[in-house]
Amino acid sequence: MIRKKHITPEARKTQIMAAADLVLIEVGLEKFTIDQVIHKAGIAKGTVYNYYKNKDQMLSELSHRALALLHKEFEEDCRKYVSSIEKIKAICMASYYFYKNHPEYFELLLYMERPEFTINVKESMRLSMNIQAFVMEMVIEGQKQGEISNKYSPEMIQYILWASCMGVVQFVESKKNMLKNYREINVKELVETFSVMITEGIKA
Amino acid sequence: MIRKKHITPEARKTQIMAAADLVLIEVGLEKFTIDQVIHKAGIAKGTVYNYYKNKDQMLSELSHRALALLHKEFEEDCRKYVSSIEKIKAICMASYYFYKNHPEYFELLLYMERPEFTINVKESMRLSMNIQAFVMEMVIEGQKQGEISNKYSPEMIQYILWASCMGVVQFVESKKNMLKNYREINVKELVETFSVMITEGIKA
Amino acid sequence: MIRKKHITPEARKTQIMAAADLVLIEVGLEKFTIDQVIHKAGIAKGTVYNYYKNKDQMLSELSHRALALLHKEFEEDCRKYVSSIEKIKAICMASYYFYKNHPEYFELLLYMERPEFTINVKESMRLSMNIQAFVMEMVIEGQKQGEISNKYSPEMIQYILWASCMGVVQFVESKKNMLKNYREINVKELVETFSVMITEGIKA
Amino acid sequence: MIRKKHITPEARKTQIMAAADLVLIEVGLEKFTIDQVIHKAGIAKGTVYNYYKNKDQMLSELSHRALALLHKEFEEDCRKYVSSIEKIKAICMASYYFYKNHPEYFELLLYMERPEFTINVKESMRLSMNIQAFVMEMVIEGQKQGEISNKYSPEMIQYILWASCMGVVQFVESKKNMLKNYREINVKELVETFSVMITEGIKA
DNA sequence: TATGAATGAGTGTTCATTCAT
DNA sequence: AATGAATGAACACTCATTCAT
Repeated sequence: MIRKKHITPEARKTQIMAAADLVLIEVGLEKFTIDQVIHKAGIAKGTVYNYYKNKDQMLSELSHRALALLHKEFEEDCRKYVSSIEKIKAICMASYYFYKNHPEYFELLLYMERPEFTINVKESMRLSMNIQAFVMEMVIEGQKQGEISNKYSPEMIQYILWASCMGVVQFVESKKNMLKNYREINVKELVETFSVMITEGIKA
Repeated sequence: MIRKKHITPEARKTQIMAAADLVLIEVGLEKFTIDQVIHKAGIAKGTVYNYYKNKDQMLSELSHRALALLHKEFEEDCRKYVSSIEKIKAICMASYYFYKNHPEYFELLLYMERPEFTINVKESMRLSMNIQAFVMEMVIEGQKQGEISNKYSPEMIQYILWASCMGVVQFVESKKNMLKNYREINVKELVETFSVMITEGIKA
Repeated sequence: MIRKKHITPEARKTQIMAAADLVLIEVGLEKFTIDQVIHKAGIAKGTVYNYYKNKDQMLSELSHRALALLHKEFEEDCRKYVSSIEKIKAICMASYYFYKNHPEYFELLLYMERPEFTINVKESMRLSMNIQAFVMEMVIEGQKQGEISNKYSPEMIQYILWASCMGVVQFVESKKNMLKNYREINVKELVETFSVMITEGIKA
Repeated sequence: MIRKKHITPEARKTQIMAAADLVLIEVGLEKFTIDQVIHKAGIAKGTVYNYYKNKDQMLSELSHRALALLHKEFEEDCRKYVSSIEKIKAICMASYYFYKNHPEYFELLLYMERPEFTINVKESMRLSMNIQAFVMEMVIEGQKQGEISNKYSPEMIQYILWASCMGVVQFVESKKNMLKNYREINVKELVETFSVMITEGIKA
């Protein structure tokens, strides 16, 4: 038995998270196992349970990475535009690319919503709120500048935007295989058209 | 060994489907097991395999029920309106109620899209196409009558409508628990607002 | 339910045997199932159990066909030669071809030797004895004509001949795959050489 | 849950092998199950799978024991003789005793030849080759000393010897029950006679 | 703290056999 | 006699979790 050097708990958690991340990306949530994580991290099974109560606890913390990444990509893509309407379209497209590049993170976020998922979601909520706050500010700015209609509350708008973007992207992506077979629809074009429609709907 | 009465194969399949339905509702797709189905139906394990080749085959047939039901509800709700725009709003709301009442069906439809899911999806595709054809006719009618903009193809519109409705509803619903905790948003109102926005976006 | 015409028990058994034979040939003993037999015969499951106590009973009767066929092939091949020694070589080769053409019959005969195989083997024994009697007569004839040594009893010779032919053929055949990989040995040539050796060993 | 003491992996594997051995002896290959092995070893199911990838892997390793044991017995019995012919007869008898004492090992070796058996057979081949090399050296020695005919290649001879010994022994043994009932033949005597015949056939 | 062997409930699937019709 | 739906004991294999070392 080769006993690993003691490292700080923080470093150990980071190490485990990194391994878990790789496993999730490589095999997806369905086939995500602790065994694969410890193999990837090069640590023992028991060690994982010194840092995470159970598998779900681990997945919960993993989801924070997903939310943080989404937020980051939203911000980066919005920075390229001045007009609020254009920024909102950018968010729609960013959602599309995010799901396309990290489908497993979507799975993870959905999994965590299940009622039997008992892990507390405080941190997840905080991160979600950050994203929502980011979009909401954008909407408020748009309303101030007269680009976006005042007839809906900014909160309502931001929520619909986020939800519909995420939703349509996920739904479209999941139907991609089926689509291929009987209708030639370009998925990217579809999401773009969606972003035009939804922004038309909220224009002042 | 207490031997069950012979009932017609149709009745037995219905019985099994009903049990599977209940199990899906109660525990979700992730924890859906044959054992739970037979326990619920009060039949032997082998009996299930006399009617379904395997678990996936069973889930596949269950999904047909879901699609058929969705179609039926779309039609019933649209019949109440004359204007195409109103009919489209009705579809958004119908999607919302459907997901609210049968959240497990959404999971199921998603699960069946997975590449690992090898069961023949012909019937699923047929049913999906029926729904799409139904919505597309509505859009074409709306364009003829000048209610809906001609700048998008009817096919694109119907697809976006379907996808965004399904998508937003699913996403909203899945976030409901989280929403409850930090923002008082009425989900129904949210979907209604979404339906207004999206129809504003396609108006002529 | 389409009720089959009643036919004579003999005809029904013949029908079942023919189907069982086909199944054994097509899928081998390992995957031989009652389901496949009734599918092939176009009859109901219960019907089989009206004629055979259980699966083993059915296989037992099936083995009689195998023994009869082997006997027939021995006789046909020996008829081509006059010399006893040549006839014995012919039997060795016939054993080889029989196993090559009907490996599943060998499996069956072996399976029936297992201690847990409880079916009575009277008929099998009768058929085996017929084959042995056939070979023994050949040996006696050879001894009379001075071709075969008198120092072994005809019974012993015939038994060794039968056993070693069957045995070597089976063993050689089973090792064929492994042989292919590391030594280029022609199986037919090997059996021929064996037949030469063993007949050399019993020559007068 | 009573947790077993940690023992060395080697000891655990030995323990499992011993249990598997017993099970194979008691019930034969056909009815050999993991459940019986764990019951015999008094360990949990999962433990087996910590040491063997699957059932076939386990059987494969078990077969290595069989081949090693056979080799050992060949060597021990040959050491008692000087003449090559006598050594070859010793091998025939050793094969007989081996099968008599370990009939299940024969089944096992045959099972592993099946095309369905996908486990890597490198080690089995290595062990088989060791045995063949051992016999071949004996034949070459006999040819050098003029005891064994030069008209057959040593390779052919060794292969026929091995195959016919194994084959006849297996066939004879499997027919033993049947023999008992209708002909009083002493099996050991039969194998001895076979060994005389086959060596007569290869004498110079 | 780190280890990793041990655990065992569970999962989908098979198929010989039974027996109500 | 014929049917075929129903049965359930087996079976191989998985993997999150535990705990002695």
